[in-house]
Amino acid sequence: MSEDRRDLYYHDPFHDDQRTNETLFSFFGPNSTVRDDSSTPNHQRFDPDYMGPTPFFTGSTDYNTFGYSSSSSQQLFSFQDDQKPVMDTGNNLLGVIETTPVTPNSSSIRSSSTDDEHELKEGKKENQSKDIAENGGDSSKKVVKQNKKDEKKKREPRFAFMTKSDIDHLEDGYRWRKYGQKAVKNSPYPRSYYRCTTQKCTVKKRVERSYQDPSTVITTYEGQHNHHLPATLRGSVGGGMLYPPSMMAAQGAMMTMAGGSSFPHEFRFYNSISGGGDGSSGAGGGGSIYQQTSLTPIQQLQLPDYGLLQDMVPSMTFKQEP
DNA sequence: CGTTTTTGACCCGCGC
DNA sequence: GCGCGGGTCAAAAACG
Repeated sequence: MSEDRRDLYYHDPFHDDQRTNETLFSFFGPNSTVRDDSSTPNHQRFDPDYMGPTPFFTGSTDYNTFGYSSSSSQQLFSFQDDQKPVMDTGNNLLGVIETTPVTPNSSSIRSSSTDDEHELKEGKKENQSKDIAENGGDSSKKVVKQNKKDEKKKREPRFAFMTKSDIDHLEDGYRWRKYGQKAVKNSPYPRSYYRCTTQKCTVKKRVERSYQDPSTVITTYEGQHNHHLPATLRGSVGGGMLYPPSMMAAQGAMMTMAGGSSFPHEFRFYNSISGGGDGSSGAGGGGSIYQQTSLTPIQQLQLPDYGLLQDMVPSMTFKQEP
């Protein structure tokens, strides 16, 4: 409805309506850059060298924009500095990846490195509670605040991506439990909050539909899983599923931004096409059917580190900025 | 019956 | 200080 602030940081790269499953990433981190190899047929690739031609998000100041295109699909990538990218409050990298074969269209990868001066809002409660508990409550609100600030700075890494899909909840191999839902300002669509159901895992994710393009779902992950994919996931998690390389790319970037630490995640994204229309948070062992995206599948993988990722997705070349 | 979802209440930071 | 928006909690309901 209100168009007032529609393009603050949300110049959607999708609005040339490609009715496909696109995925737009957004995460923050150092200068993780993904690079293209140019000898790839179907895999998604990122090529910073491709930049110039497609100034997609030129509106925002902090974008390092670079375009990308491949024979059958394109993606958009972006690292953002301390501005809010999509709906995320963090500083993220943003990218779009089509998850179905589409006509070569104009697409680009934009990127901008980030810093996290601007903290995110979430987790405050938990942090605060902890702080209070640790500090004995009222005794030192200032201290608490200070700690909070500190903690804020340590905000969990996040990344978001957008997917053109009718399905809200993308299956990623992990089990999530919904713990909240809120209406989003300026958007008729609510935002859902999920938490990884694995014990001791603090990863969260938010899912919402773009108000600009209802066909686009925005998913934001926060934190890093400290465990492997639940083996109980229907759909044979360990069975060698295939992943959209684009997701791998996101992971790669995440790893990079996470300070080079290894990322034990295995990222698998599927479109859940359960009868209900959502497959719903994958919990409970429901009987959803998953359909992997149409991205060129790659072998099952773990993403322990940067290098391996490259191995896994040879079609992508990752370049790490100094 | 255990787990997940729903949903109103609550908390917190921020801008005015 | 107040209101708003965003994020989380937690009890109840729903689900398998």
